[in-house]
Amino acid sequence: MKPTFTAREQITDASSARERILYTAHDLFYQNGIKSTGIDKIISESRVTKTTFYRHFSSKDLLIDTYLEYRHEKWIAWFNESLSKHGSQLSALYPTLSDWFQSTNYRGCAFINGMGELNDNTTIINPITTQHKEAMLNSIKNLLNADRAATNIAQQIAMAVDGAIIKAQFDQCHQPALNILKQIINTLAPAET
Amino acid sequence: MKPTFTAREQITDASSARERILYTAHDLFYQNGIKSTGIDKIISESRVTKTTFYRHFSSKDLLIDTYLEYRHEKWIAWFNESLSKHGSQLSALYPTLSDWFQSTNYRGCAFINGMGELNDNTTIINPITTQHKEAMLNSIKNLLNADRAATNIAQQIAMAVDGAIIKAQFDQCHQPALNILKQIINTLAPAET
DNA sequence: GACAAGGTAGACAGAGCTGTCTACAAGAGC
DNA sequence: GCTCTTGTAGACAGCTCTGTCTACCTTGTC
Repeated sequence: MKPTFTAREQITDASSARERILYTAHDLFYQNGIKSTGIDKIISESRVTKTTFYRHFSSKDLLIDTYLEYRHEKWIAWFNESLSKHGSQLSALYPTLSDWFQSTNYRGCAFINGMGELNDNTTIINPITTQHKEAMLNSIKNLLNADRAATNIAQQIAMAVDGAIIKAQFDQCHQPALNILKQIINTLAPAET
Repeated sequence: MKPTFTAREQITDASSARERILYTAHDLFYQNGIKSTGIDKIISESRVTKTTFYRHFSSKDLLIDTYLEYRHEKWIAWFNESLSKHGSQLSALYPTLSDWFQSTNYRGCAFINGMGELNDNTTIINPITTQHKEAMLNSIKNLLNADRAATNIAQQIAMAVDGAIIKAQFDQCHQPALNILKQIINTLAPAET
């Protein structure tokens, strides 16, 4: 299952203006950065007028927040679904992350990237990043046998996964990051793999 | 040793205009993001005129590149010095990272953040990030006993360190990231700690 | 049939951005 | 003594950005 992380693929003739705006913003924000993406570009690429845009999103900050919430839900849903499809064992992490790292225009974690460029209090970037990483940790925890150490091991694995997300991003190549991650997890949780 | 990651502390009356510009840009770029920091703010805060600024840096992109190179050299020099002061063993990582994570206005890795917001070919962000992470890996490798597995283990530890850098950033707290990192490293390299 | 919701079309304001320009001054090195 | 470097001071051009405004249209619902 190749993940479709380009939201614009979902746009059809029946899509509302609000959907076209949000999906277009998602792709542009993720791909080029939030600060680098102007409202005018989103407006023209989503084929709405300025009036329509501001009717749905009263400010760019509101659009950013909506984008982050949408991205969070979409990503976690895909992550859980993919882990489940691959057997809901720890080993399901590798094909899942491999698919993501190889997806078109992969550019790392939207929330890590967002935290890097936004350092003001105008958006929800910090709370939603915490929420996102907690959800990811929880998904990983569910792959482990529930014993007293599971939370601890899951935290370690989640931290290593974040390292791998970053490495796949600057390597622009999925294989080294995945290989090193496998070695880490094989050592941290040898019984589970 | 508290690291002084605010470059402006170095500015004295004897500092040249170029130094004042670079150190001011360093602090503002790291703290508020590169895109969010305008030339005018750097100019006014470094107490030079626009003419002087453009005499030294013919464009903002050139200043960004200079900032990234300066940051890379400064950070790696500090990292190696701190590891050495703490005994050049793997355990030297913890006090070193602890100092960094607790430093004033800690906001993660300047290169990870930069990659998140810059996705164009106008700067050296991608090559210098690779270079930076290779240098960090090399410093970590030097802490290990040189046997055939050292490179491999060092890669795993470096990936976990990147995860910890990110976690300390969004937790806005150094302790959980450090504790989990310790657990990972204790498992990956039990003989060395 | 009235009305609300959602849409088109585009001018405009006001701010911020990068980068250029002219004119002048002080000190160091050849 | 002349020239080069480094600096001050600030106006200005030209662009992009977010957000507002007026005027008009279509469609579904009560």
